Amino acid sequence: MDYLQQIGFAGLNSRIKRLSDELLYSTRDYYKNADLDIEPNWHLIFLLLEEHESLTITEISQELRMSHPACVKIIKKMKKRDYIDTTTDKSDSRKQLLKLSGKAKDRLPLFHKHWDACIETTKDLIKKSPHFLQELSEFESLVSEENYMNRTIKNFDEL
Amino acid sequence: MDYLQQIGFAGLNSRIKRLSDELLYSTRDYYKNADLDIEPNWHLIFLLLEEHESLTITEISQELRMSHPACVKIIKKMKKRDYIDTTTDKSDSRKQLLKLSGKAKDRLPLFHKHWDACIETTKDLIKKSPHFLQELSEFESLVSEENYMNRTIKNFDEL
DNA sequence: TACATTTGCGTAACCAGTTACAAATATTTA
DNA sequence: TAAATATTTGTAACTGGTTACGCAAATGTA
Repeated sequence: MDYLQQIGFAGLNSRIKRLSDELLYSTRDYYKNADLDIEPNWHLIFLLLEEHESLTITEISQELRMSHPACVKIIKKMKKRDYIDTTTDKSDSRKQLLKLSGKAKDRLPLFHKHWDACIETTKDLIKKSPHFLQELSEFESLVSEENYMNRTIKNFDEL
Repeated sequence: MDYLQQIGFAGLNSRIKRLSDELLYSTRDYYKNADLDIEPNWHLIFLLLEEHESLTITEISQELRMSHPACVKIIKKMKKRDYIDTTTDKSDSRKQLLKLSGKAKDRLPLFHKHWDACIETTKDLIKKSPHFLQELSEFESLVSEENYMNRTIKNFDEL
């Protein structure tokens, strides 16, 4: 029996962390196994750039609700592997316009086949959990309304 | 509208990661705000040592389903702050027996009050999600039966 | 008993996120 | 127009996880 499950509510955050890590590392192993030369999370940026033609770091970090330094790191790697080309915005020289490279466009059809397999896996995993997506959304929405810290401060004061 | 939610199954893993990070950082902020001198995850080890009197690194890492180097890091910090005392096992000198220090025992009642507030928060967050715990367990169980990578390899071959 | 294998734990190097700070450019305002 | 403020991007230092490796001690086996 799993200790984190045993302790009920006290273990929930750590279970979510553990699951998230497991999925991340396993996805990385999958890409390595399939010899894909990409990393987890890159697919989000590929998807955004397939939709948008060009985006800046700031726009991507807003879309993904992620800090901009995190995006900078990911983009830096993707550029190093020649999946992204950058040009400076003519009307605002601070902005770097990010676009898919030729190499990226060449490989995206293959990548999509693998991402489709990932989607199948995800579907399998929640096949018997018809409320999971809905209830996860509820969780996300509550946490973004008022963060965990502030909620807990209030709860502590009321105890 | 949140892009990760828009893209459906393709965004699920990243949503779990994002939520897990949000909870982790917010919990750390909570401890800092409450001036508690502890970090997230330590509570799992405190709970285990309240139940067990003494444990080794290996036992803890097995209980928490976490790599032993991760435990070593956490324990090292807890020792540095004098929450844990160690002695070498008399019958097996490789083993370090970990026990709660006097300081830990003194402060645990206060810590528990704060952890109770955390539990209240968690309860609030899933109050409207009656299937969440059950379906999370199902998810964990499926992933531990066969990992995400192997599932995806199979799915790719079948496509 | 001697050698091979396993176990416990520590370290190193890596990955992926965060906050805090800095520098350059744009924009707003006095 | 000049100065203050805001935005964009980048870097540094931190957290918290992983795998890979090494060493010492314990255990199994020939």
